[in-house]
Amino acid sequence: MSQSHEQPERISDAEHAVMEVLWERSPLTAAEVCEQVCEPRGWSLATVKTLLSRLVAKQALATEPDGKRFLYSPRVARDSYVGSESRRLVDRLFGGRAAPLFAHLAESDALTEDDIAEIEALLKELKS
Amino acid sequence: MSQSHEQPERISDAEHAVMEVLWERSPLTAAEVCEQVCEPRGWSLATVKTLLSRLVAKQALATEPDGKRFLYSPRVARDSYVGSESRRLVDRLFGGRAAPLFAHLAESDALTEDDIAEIEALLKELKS
DNA sequence: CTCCATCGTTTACATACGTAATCGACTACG
DNA sequence: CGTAGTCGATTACGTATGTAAACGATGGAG
Repeated sequence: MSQSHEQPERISDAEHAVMEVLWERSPLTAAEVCEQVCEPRGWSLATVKTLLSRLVAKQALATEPDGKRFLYSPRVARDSYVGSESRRLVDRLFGGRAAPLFAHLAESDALTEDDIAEIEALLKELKS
Repeated sequence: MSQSHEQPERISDAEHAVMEVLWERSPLTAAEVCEQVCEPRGWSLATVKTLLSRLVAKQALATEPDGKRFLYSPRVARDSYVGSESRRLVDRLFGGRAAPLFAHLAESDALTEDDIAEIEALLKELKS
């Protein structure tokens, strides 16, 4: 066979917060990431460092040395992460069908006017 | 003040599989639940027992004595679980907006012809 | 009445996750 | 040159989760 596919390891909730920062802007140092998340989540720099390490271990982040420290950047695209998470949910909860999800969101008023308009536009796209 | 809201405790992946069985049909005994999930997930009865206990602790299941054993039934509706999980995902990944989720599903071919038709119908409903 | 099958409960143990302190290396300042 | 600050790495520790064996009560078969 060959290089074993390494299907992307699962990213946890806390780790996800760190990824978001780096998807927004990268590469960044640990300290810079902390500047973005420590305040809102009430984390210490140490926590961010741990999460960064774990994400590197999970192959979700790449490091590039910059003098004495590292610069971190995403190695998986946000799109692909978001895609797989969405699919995971749709599979688990709706048997892989997207329509029931939509029905749910609609019923629970999770759809704004704008959402509806946008979705309509998307549908029109799809049919063309 | 009062009864503290007890916002529903988080149900794990394995636990969710058990819930699905009971949402499908209930009340059931532990053995009956096992009949439904042990084979496909490769679990032993012991595992199911543990999961059932944890779900009872989490207030997700109710028990009713039946002779020497218990009958288990869901105490939270599937709809409400599905709703909160969906919202969780939309919040985490799409800033609470549902439209981008659709864009994603659409792009990744996660939408079948049928899905599209159904969603169109739902949209029509919403606008009336 | 005795014993076995079966319950639910308790205990177990490895891995993951959240959160962080500590440590050894190195660099920049004095 | 020594020292204080900073870096990534290592270690820590509590809770959650996946998975299950062991235990004690008990009810039904003989």
